[in-house]
Amino acid sequence: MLDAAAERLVAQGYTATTLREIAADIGIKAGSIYHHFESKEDLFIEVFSRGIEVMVDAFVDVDTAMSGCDRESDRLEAHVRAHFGALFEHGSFTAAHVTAFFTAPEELRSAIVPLRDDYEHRWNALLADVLPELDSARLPIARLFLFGAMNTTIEWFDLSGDLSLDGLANLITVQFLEGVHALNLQRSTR
Amino acid sequence: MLDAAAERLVAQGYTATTLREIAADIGIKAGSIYHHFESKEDLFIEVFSRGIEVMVDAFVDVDTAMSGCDRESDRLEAHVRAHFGALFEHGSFTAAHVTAFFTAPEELRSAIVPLRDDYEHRWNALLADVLPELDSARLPIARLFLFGAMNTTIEWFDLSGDLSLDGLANLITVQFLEGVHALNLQRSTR
DNA sequence: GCACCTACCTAACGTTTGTTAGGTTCGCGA
DNA sequence: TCGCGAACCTAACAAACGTTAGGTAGGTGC
Repeated sequence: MLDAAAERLVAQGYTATTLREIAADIGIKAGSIYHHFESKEDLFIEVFSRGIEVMVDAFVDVDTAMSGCDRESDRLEAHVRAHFGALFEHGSFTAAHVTAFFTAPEELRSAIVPLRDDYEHRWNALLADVLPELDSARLPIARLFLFGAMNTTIEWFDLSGDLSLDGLANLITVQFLEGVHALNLQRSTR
Repeated sequence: MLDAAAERLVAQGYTATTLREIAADIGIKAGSIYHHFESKEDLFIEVFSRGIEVMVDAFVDVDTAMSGCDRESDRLEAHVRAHFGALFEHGSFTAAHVTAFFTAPEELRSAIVPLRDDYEHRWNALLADVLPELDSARLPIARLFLFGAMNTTIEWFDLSGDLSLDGLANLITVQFLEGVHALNLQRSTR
């Protein structure tokens, strides 16, 4: 049922997704949803929360698996790959979050924001590790550029195409890393 | 009236934006909208189209203004700046397009896609000029990364903050350009 | 066998939505 | 002065929405 809700969210956004559709998808009636959730808002809070959970879990997994890695660029690439994994390989929760979060009413969003912040802080810490020379004021901006590039891949990336998720992760990591390096070079030689 | 519709689109998405709200914003009644447009879909087709028009106009302006420029990186940065201008400085049409396009019904989207394609082709041609060494298969991907990073700035960039649009455009251009250069280096020395 | 709980259903409620038909007001051109 | 069209209004329509009250089937524990 949460899966069905997430898939509808990806395809249609918050307001256009009706409880009757979700119910029909799993073979029950709309009223029955209220036995499991108090409201539409409640149901989608759960969906969005799981979307972040999937991302955070993937992040933590990489953190422990890569604890002994000394090449920082490999660490970053592994995290990017994990983020893509959450987006494309672990159900529709994360995809739903990324595409539909801003179509949800504000009351719902404010209940989710703390969880989002947690994930963003992890990334800030990671980038501060990988790019110690980067100005701390520029760090969130660099992260937002990276997130923008990564998250919009759901709108165009084709899992069954020539390029794999590994390849995609490598492309964007190298491009991002060297781009930021060049940025520092430009500033310090100015 | 189109302005009001665009602003509502940015704030609420397609389905959550009602004709009664738009009408109230400009001081008329909902039924009166049908004197100007045949349907809700028709109205928003116009809004989305103008969103692309603004972008294309800005692009063309830069193209003519920069025709005598031999530094390719300056040309790219000017185009990036123009894209940000369309997003933040020329009404809400482009912002509405970027944020709400995917929340619109498919019939509406398919009417707009040709216009989108036109804008994307211009960018592909530009990037092929600026980055002649870039693999033509990688070119659309690089463009999509760039678009992703640029377009998601509406979700976080603060016009009244420390960073100006000029500064933002410079940051992302340098980062993108050097990132792609590094990508080619990596591939050719492998 | 009885009580109870979970999971679902039916049937409706009040509200809001896009949309329409018919009427009013106002200004411009002949 | 007359006619006409543009711009707007009122009032309602059918459909769809989230939500609720009350009822039913089946399984579990005692």
